[in-house]
Amino acid sequence: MAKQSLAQIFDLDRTLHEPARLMILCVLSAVDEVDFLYLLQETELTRGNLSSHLSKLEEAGMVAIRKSFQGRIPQTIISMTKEGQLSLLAYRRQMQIILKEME
Amino acid sequence: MAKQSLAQIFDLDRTLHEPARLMILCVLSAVDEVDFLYLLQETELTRGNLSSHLSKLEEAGMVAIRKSFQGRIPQTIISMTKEGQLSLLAYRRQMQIILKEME
DNA sequence: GCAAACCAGTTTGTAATGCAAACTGGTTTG
DNA sequence: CAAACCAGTTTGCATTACAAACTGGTTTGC
Repeated sequence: MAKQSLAQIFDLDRTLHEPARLMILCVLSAVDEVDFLYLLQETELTRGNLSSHLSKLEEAGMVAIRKSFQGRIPQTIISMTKEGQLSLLAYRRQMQIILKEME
Repeated sequence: MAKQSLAQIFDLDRTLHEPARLMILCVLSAVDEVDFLYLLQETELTRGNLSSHLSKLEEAGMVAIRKSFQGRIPQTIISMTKEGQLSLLAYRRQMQIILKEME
Protein backbone atom coordinates (compact mmCIF):
# COMPACT_ATOMS: atom_id res chain seq x y z
CA MET A 1 0.00 0.00 0.00
CA ALA A 2 1.26 3.45 -0.91
CA LYS A 3 2.07 5.79 1.95
CA GLN A 4 -1.11 7.44 3.22
CA SER A 5 -1.50 11.19 3.07
CA LEU A 6 -2.00 13.13 6.28
CA ALA A 7 -5.48 14.00 5.09
CA GLN A 8 -6.35 10.30 4.91
CA ILE A 9 -4.79 9.49 8.27
CA PHE A 10 -6.73 12.26 9.98
CA ASP A 11 -10.04 11.52 8.25
CA LEU A 12 -11.76 10.20 11.36
CA ASP A 13 -15.30 8.90 11.70
CA ARG A 14 -17.13 11.92 13.12
CA THR A 15 -19.82 9.85 14.74
CA LEU A 16 -17.22 8.20 16.95
CA HIS A 17 -14.90 11.14 17.24
CA GLU A 18 -17.32 13.02 19.49
CA PRO A 19 -16.06 12.39 23.05
CA ALA A 20 -19.51 11.83 24.55
CA ARG A 21 -20.28 9.10 22.02
CA LEU A 22 -16.85 7.56 22.34
CA MET A 23 -17.49 7.40 26.07
CA ILE A 24 -20.85 5.71 25.57
CA LEU A 25 -19.31 3.10 23.29
CA CYS A 26 -16.49 2.62 25.72
CA VAL A 27 -18.99 1.65 28.41
CA LEU A 28 -20.90 -0.55 25.98
CA SER A 29 -17.79 -2.33 24.78
CA ALA A 30 -17.13 -3.49 28.33
CA VAL A 31 -20.57 -4.64 29.38
CA ASP A 32 -22.40 -5.19 26.11
CA GLU A 33 -25.89 -4.39 27.38
CA VAL A 34 -26.90 -1.53 29.68
CA ASP A 35 -29.95 0.50 30.56
CA PHE A 36 -30.34 4.23 30.07
CA LEU A 37 -29.98 5.06 33.73
CA TYR A 38 -26.77 3.15 34.11
CA LEU A 39 -25.28 5.02 31.15
CA LEU A 40 -26.56 8.27 32.61
CA GLN A 41 -24.68 7.59 35.81
CA GLU A 42 -21.48 6.33 34.19
CA THR A 43 -21.16 9.12 31.65
CA GLU A 44 -22.43 12.05 33.76
CA LEU A 45 -24.24 13.39 30.69
CA THR A 46 -27.60 15.10 31.06
CA ARG A 47 -30.62 12.99 30.14
CA GLY A 48 -31.20 15.15 27.07
CA ASN A 49 -27.67 14.80 25.79
CA LEU A 50 -27.53 11.10 26.44
CA SER A 51 -30.80 10.67 24.59
CA SER A 52 -29.67 12.58 21.53
CA HIS A 53 -26.25 10.96 21.36
CA LEU A 54 -27.90 7.56 21.56
CA SER A 55 -30.20 8.54 18.71
CA LYS A 56 -27.18 9.51 16.61
CA LEU A 57 -25.45 6.25 17.40
CA GLU A 58 -28.60 4.35 16.53
CA GLU A 59 -29.04 6.18 13.21
CA ALA A 60 -25.42 5.36 12.43
CA GLY A 61 -26.13 1.71 13.14
CA MET A 62 -23.63 1.57 16.00
CA VAL A 63 -26.05 0.65 18.78
CA ALA A 64 -29.37 -1.12 19.09
CA ILE A 65 -32.04 0.35 21.35
CA ARG A 66 -34.74 -1.80 22.88
CA LYS A 67 -37.63 -0.53 24.98
CA SER A 68 -39.05 -2.64 27.73
CA PHE A 69 -40.53 -2.33 31.19
CA GLN A 70 -39.19 -2.87 34.67
CA GLY A 71 -42.53 -3.56 36.35
CA ARG A 72 -44.59 -0.64 35.05
CA ILE A 73 -41.67 1.73 34.65
CA PRO A 74 -40.35 2.11 31.11
CA GLN A 75 -36.79 1.07 30.54
CA THR A 76 -34.43 1.57 27.62
CA ILE A 77 -31.82 -1.07 26.96
CA ILE A 78 -28.85 -0.26 24.78
CA SER A 79 -26.38 -2.63 23.20
CA MET A 80 -23.62 -2.32 20.64
CA THR A 81 -24.16 -3.77 17.20
CA LYS A 82 -21.55 -5.78 15.33
CA GLU A 83 -21.07 -2.75 13.11
CA GLY A 84 -20.52 -0.60 16.18
CA GLN A 85 -17.85 -2.96 17.43
CA LEU A 86 -16.06 -2.97 14.10
CA SER A 87 -16.26 0.80 13.75
CA LEU A 88 -14.93 1.32 17.24
CA LEU A 89 -12.05 -1.03 16.55
CA ALA A 90 -11.26 0.80 13.32
CA TYR A 91 -11.40 4.15 15.12
CA ARG A 92 -9.01 2.94 17.79
CA ARG A 93 -6.54 1.70 15.21
CA GLN A 94 -6.68 4.92 13.29
CA MET A 95 -6.14 6.97 16.44
CA GLN A 96 -3.19 4.78 17.35
CA ILE A 97 -1.64 5.64 14.01
CA ILE A 98 -2.28 9.33 14.58
CA LEU A 99 -0.64 9.22 17.99
CA LYS A 100 2.37 7.48 16.47
CA GLU A 101 2.49 10.09 13.72
CA MET A 102 2.82 12.82 16.36
CA GLU A 103 5.64 11.22 18.32
CA MET B 1 -4.88 10.18 43.00
CA ALA B 2 -8.45 8.89 43.14
CA LYS B 3 -9.70 6.99 40.12
CA GLN B 4 -10.81 9.38 37.41
CA SER B 5 -14.39 9.36 36.23
CA LEU B 6 -15.14 8.57 32.60
CA ALA B 7 -16.38 12.12 32.20
CA GLN B 8 -12.96 13.43 33.23
CA ILE B 9 -11.05 11.01 31.05
CA PHE B 10 -13.09 11.95 28.00
CA ASP B 11 -13.03 15.69 28.63
CA LEU B 12 -10.74 16.51 25.71
CA ASP B 13 -9.44 19.89 24.60
CA ARG B 14 -11.82 20.77 21.77
CA THR B 15 -9.35 23.05 20.08
CA LEU B 16 -7.01 20.12 19.54
CA HIS B 17 -9.68 17.47 19.13
CA GLU B 18 -10.70 18.80 15.73
CA PRO B 19 -8.88 16.57 13.20
CA ALA B 20 -7.88 19.42 10.88
CA ARG B 21 -6.17 21.27 13.73
CA LEU B 22 -4.58 18.14 15.10
CA MET B 23 -3.18 17.57 11.64
CA ILE B 24 -1.78 21.09 11.46
CA LEU B 25 -0.08 20.69 14.84
CA CYS B 26 1.21 17.32 13.80
CA VAL B 27 3.03 18.94 10.88
CA LEU B 28 4.26 21.78 13.07
CA SER B 29 5.54 19.47 15.78
CA ALA B 30 7.85 17.86 13.23
CA VAL B 31 9.28 20.89 11.50
CA ASP B 32 8.67 23.72 13.95
CA GLU B 33 8.32 26.50 11.35
CA VAL B 34 6.43 26.35 8.07
CA ASP B 35 4.79 28.70 5.60
CA PHE B 36 1.11 28.77 4.73
CA LEU B 37 1.56 27.15 1.33
CA TYR B 38 3.52 24.24 2.70
CA LEU B 39 0.76 23.56 5.23
CA LEU B 40 -1.81 23.91 2.49
CA GLN B 41 -0.08 21.20 0.50
CA GLU B 42 0.57 18.86 3.43
CA THR B 43 -2.92 19.05 4.90
CA GLU B 44 -4.94 19.22 1.67
CA LEU B 45 -7.27 21.72 3.34
CA THR B 46 -8.75 24.57 1.32
CA ARG B 47 -7.10 27.95 1.79
CA GLY B 48 -10.18 29.22 3.60
CA ASN B 49 -10.28 26.35 6.06
CA LEU B 50 -6.58 26.45 6.71
CA SER B 51 -6.82 30.18 7.36
CA SER B 52 -9.65 29.86 9.85
CA HIS B 53 -8.16 26.88 11.68
CA LEU B 54 -4.90 28.79 12.03
CA SER B 55 -6.81 31.74 13.46
CA LYS B 56 -8.42 29.46 16.02
CA LEU B 57 -5.08 27.97 16.96
CA GLU B 58 -3.59 31.44 17.24
CA GLU B 59 -6.45 32.68 19.45
CA ALA B 60 -5.93 29.64 21.64
CA GLY B 61 -2.25 30.51 21.93
CA MET B 62 -1.13 27.28 20.30
CA VAL B 63 0.66 28.77 17.31
CA ALA B 64 2.42 32.02 16.46
CA ILE B 65 1.78 33.62 13.08
CA ARG B 66 4.31 35.93 11.49
CA LYS B 67 3.83 37.81 8.23
CA SER B 68 6.75 38.52 5.97
CA PHE B 69 7.62 38.75 2.29
CA GLN B 70 9.33 36.42 -0.14
CA GLY B 71 10.51 39.07 -2.58
CA ARG B 72 7.34 41.08 -3.10
CA ILE B 73 4.98 38.21 -2.45
CA PRO B 74 3.42 38.07 1.01
CA GLN B 75 4.22 35.05 3.09
CA THR B 76 2.76 33.71 6.33
CA ILE B 77 5.06 31.81 8.65
CA ILE B 78 3.54 29.60 11.34
CA SER B 79 5.24 28.06 14.32
CA MET B 80 4.10 26.25 17.43
CA THR B 81 4.31 28.04 20.77
CA LYS B 82 5.56 26.42 23.94
CA GLU B 83 1.96 26.31 25.11
CA GLY B 84 0.99 24.55 21.91
CA GLN B 85 3.66 21.92 22.44
CA LEU B 86 2.55 21.31 26.00
CA SER B 87 -1.13 21.14 25.05
CA LEU B 88 -0.43 18.71 22.25
CA LEU B 89 1.59 16.52 24.58
CA ALA B 90 -1.23 16.58 27.12
CA TYR B 91 -3.78 15.72 24.43
CA ARG B 92 -1.71 12.78 23.25
CA ARG B 93 -1.38 11.44 26.78
CA GLN B 94 -5.08 11.77 27.41
CA MET B 95 -5.91 10.02 24.16
CA GLN B 96 -3.52 7.21 25.05
CA ILE B 97 -5.44 6.72 28.27
CA ILE B 98 -8.72 6.67 26.37
CA LEU B 99 -7.46 4.06 23.94
CA LYS B 100 -6.30 1.95 26.89
CA GLU B 101 -9.69 2.38 28.52
CA MET B 102 -11.34 0.87 25.44
CA GLU B 103 -9.13 -2.19 25.17
C1' DG C 1 -0.21 50.51 -20.38
C1' DC C 2 -3.91 48.16 -19.02
C1' DA C 3 -7.06 44.09 -18.93
C1' DA C 4 -6.94 39.36 -17.62
C1' DA C 5 -4.99 35.89 -14.95
C1' DC C 6 -2.72 34.68 -10.89
C1' DC C 7 -1.11 34.65 -5.96
C1' DA C 8 -1.71 34.47 -0.92
C1' DG C 9 -4.61 34.59 1.97
C1' DT C 10 -9.40 36.50 4.62
C1' DT C 11 -14.26 37.11 5.13
C1' DT C 12 -18.89 35.66 4.65
C1' DG C 13 -22.84 32.49 4.38
C1' DT C 14 -24.87 28.15 5.51
C1' DA C 15 -25.88 23.77 7.23
C1' DA C 16 -24.83 20.75 10.96
C1' DT C 17 -23.46 20.05 15.60
C1' DG C 18 -23.62 19.79 20.94
C1' DC C 19 -25.63 21.30 24.89
C1' DA C 20 -29.20 22.97 28.28
C1' DA C 21 -33.77 23.88 29.27
C1' DA C 22 -38.41 22.89 28.59
C1' DC C 23 -41.61 19.41 27.66
C1' DT C 24 -44.22 14.69 27.58
C1' DG C 25 -46.62 10.77 29.14
C1' DG C 26 -47.02 7.97 32.62
C1' DT C 27 -46.59 6.51 37.96
C1' DT C 28 -46.38 7.09 42.82
C1' DT C 29 -47.23 9.65 47.09
C1' DG C 30 -49.56 12.53 50.51
C1' DC D 1 -56.84 13.87 43.14
C1' DA D 2 -53.14 17.34 43.14
C1' DA D 3 -48.23 17.50 43.61
C1' DA D 4 -44.04 15.29 43.05
C1' DC D 5 -41.43 12.07 40.61
C1' DC D 6 -39.61 9.01 36.84
C1' DA D 7 -37.68 8.01 32.25
C1' DG D 8 -36.77 9.79 28.71
C1' DT D 9 -37.64 13.25 24.17
C1' DT D 10 -38.03 17.59 21.86
C1' DT D 11 -36.90 22.30 21.22
C1' DG D 12 -34.04 26.48 21.07
C1' DC D 13 -29.74 28.53 20.78
C1' DA D 14 -25.00 29.46 20.38
C1' DT D 15 -20.96 27.53 18.23
C1' DT D 16 -18.72 25.04 14.59
C1' DA D 17 -16.56 23.56 10.10
C1' DC D 18 -16.63 23.93 5.60
C1' DA D 19 -17.19 26.07 0.85
C1' DA D 20 -17.72 29.94 -1.90
C1' DA D 21 -16.99 34.62 -2.60
C1' DC D 22 -14.02 38.33 -1.83
C1' DT D 23 -9.60 41.35 -1.18
C1' DG D 24 -5.38 43.52 -2.17
C1' DG D 25 -1.63 43.07 -4.51
C1' DT D 26 1.58 41.06 -8.62
C1' DT D 27 2.61 39.20 -13.06
C1' DT D 28 1.54 38.20 -17.91
C1' DG D 29 -0.31 38.91 -22.53
C1' DC D 30 -1.21 41.92 -26.23
